[in-house]
Amino acid sequence: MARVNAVGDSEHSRAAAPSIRDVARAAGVSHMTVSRVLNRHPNVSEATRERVQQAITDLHFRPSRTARALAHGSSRVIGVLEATGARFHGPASTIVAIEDAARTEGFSVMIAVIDAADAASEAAAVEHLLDQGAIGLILVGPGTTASGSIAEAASGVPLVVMHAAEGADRGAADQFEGGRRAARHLLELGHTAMAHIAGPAGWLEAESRARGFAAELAAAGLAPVSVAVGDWTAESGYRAGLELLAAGGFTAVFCANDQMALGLLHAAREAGVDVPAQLSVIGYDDISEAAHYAPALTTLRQDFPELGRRAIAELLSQLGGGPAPEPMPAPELIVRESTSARP
Amino acid sequence: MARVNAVGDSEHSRAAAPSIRDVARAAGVSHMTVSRVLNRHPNVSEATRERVQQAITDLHFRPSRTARALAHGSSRVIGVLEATGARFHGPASTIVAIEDAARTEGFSVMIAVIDAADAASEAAAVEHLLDQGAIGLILVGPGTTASGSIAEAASGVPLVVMHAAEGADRGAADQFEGGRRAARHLLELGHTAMAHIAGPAGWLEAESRARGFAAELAAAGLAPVSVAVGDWTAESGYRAGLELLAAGGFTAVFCANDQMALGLLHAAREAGVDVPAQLSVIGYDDISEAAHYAPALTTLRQDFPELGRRAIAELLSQLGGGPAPEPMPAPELIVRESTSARP
DNA sequence: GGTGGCGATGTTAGCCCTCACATTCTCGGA
DNA sequence: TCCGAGAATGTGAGGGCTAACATCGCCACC
Repeated sequence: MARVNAVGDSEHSRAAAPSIRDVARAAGVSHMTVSRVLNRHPNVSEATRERVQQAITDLHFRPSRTARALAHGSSRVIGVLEATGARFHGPASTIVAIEDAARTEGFSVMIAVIDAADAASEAAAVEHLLDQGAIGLILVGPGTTASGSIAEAASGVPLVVMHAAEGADRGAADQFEGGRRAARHLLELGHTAMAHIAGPAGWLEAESRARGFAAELAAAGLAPVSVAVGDWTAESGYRAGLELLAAGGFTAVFCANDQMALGLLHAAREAGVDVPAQLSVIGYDDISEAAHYAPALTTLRQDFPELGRRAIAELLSQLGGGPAPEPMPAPELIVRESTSARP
Repeated sequence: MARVNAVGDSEHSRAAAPSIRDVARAAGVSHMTVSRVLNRHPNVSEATRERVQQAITDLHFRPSRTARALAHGSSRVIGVLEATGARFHGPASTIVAIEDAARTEGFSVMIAVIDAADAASEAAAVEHLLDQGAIGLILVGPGTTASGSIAEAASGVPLVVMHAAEGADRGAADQFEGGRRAARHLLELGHTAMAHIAGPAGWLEAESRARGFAAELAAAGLAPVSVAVGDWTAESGYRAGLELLAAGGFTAVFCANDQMALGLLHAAREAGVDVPAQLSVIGYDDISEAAHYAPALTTLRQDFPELGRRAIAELLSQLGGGPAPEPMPAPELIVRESTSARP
């Protein structure tokens, strides 16, 4: 960390920023004409426009978004609620994509971190964002609780909940289908006894994945042998794995994300269980590290950046500014080394 | 992704938000008295204060930050420049900590993503943030280039560059010392021939780590056998590892982050090189997965949340609002299974 | 030559706050 | 009893911008 600019480090000794009126004076027109040039109003003569542009350049004029927002009544700020879990790769890249797409559309992104376990923290974050004049919110994180405190706190403002859909709702990733595909893959490999390490309660995607998995098994007349609950971290996967392995009785495990799968791999190694010879493991997300785990992880790929883009599209559509996004394609199965035919 | 609130979903049919004057009218005072209550001005009688508070509650009044910013001339918005690399765990958790600390201090955080390789993108992001009225910027990402386009674009505004310090500058993580410690550990294990997988050019921390590593070796009369350059991803570590291993001539490798170390582990496995028996590997960051790699990774721990907190402290101090933060403790060596005595 | 119409430009009034400067009220001391 | 200090409250003027309406030319047309 280093200080780079001192305050008032500027070229000129920080004169008050020029306003639209300064520009007007310099260009010899009224401030309104300047405003028109700024907003590309058609009825401005070419000569005038150029003169104003020149003055703008000369004075290093930069219109104040604040004033504009005040006059205009709307801020073009989008609030992103970032669950602490968002520090994981997937959500983090989603946010990157959201910002990118938002800026392209002329919006700004303000973030607020929420502790997904704490309704008060959620409400406070929403309040904070709304205080800033956010015109819409995107929640990256647990979706179940969103129907509760967040949606309530955000009443009156469009709210898009990501990672939380089911049945291909408006361009969302279909987590349910992802769970089914995991099961199908394992089924096709001949497994009949499978365990599941689920994501934490409260996360809609955790629940959808688990239900999709169970549904596909049910269709084959089966059910998960046992289900452990983790908190998305490798550590929790490791612990859940140790427990599961101690009990035994299955030949394959579906983990609700790649990190937990990594933890399970670790637990298996420690328990002397060979993956995939004795145990098949399948993850979810296809984070970029998954291909380098030992063994390389079979998983379901989610396109996080695309998810981010669609979140913005969805929000803009709600705001009345564009078409609703297409449904997302279902997560894609990436087969690597961690799954094999039933021993 | 799901739409949760429709526009105008609110309880009351979205009447224009009440203003300070509406509150004033309801409380039977002047708008200025309301303002004073809002700003905790001492000279307001208890009775009046309560009356106003009541009106505020009744009307669901929420002061407009926009108007306040305009009148006040300053926005309390902090801009965070997020390099695309920030989608990795470390930087992502730093940002989470930044937001948390900022909000506690009454600031808001606006983000803009930069493509670290592209000066134009950097300048655009800075412009964007400045347009929003950001009063200070924090750069999470490559620091070398910051002295260039970013610092230039941000002239006149305090800029804190994170992850970029050396010699314990103002509460920064000392990356140079981290590199030295990695070398020292390997040296103590008896290694004399070591390679390095560095982070990409342009990232100050990549350079600092590499130089710290080389400096410590130099003090022992040694030099790195070979240096490969990655881009922080596991994939790049894997490729660099393959190359390095093909050439050979070393018994230990220092990787500039944990992901690249994971890639190297993968490459070693493929090449039939046993870690740590034949090759010691040390990473950097201690991301939460590192303990679960195969083998568990020896690494240098960085306290990312603390880094985020100090970034805010540093910025506020530059803004004139607080004491400069203490220097960060040096990264801590975490010894796990991936390093052992020289074969 | 008068006039309607339209393009180019200007004027005024806010948006919702805060600041600087009144004004009013209250109370203690000479 | 009256004055002044200081607390409590109010008034007016912006801050930088946009929206709505007003004005001014100018040209075409009869």
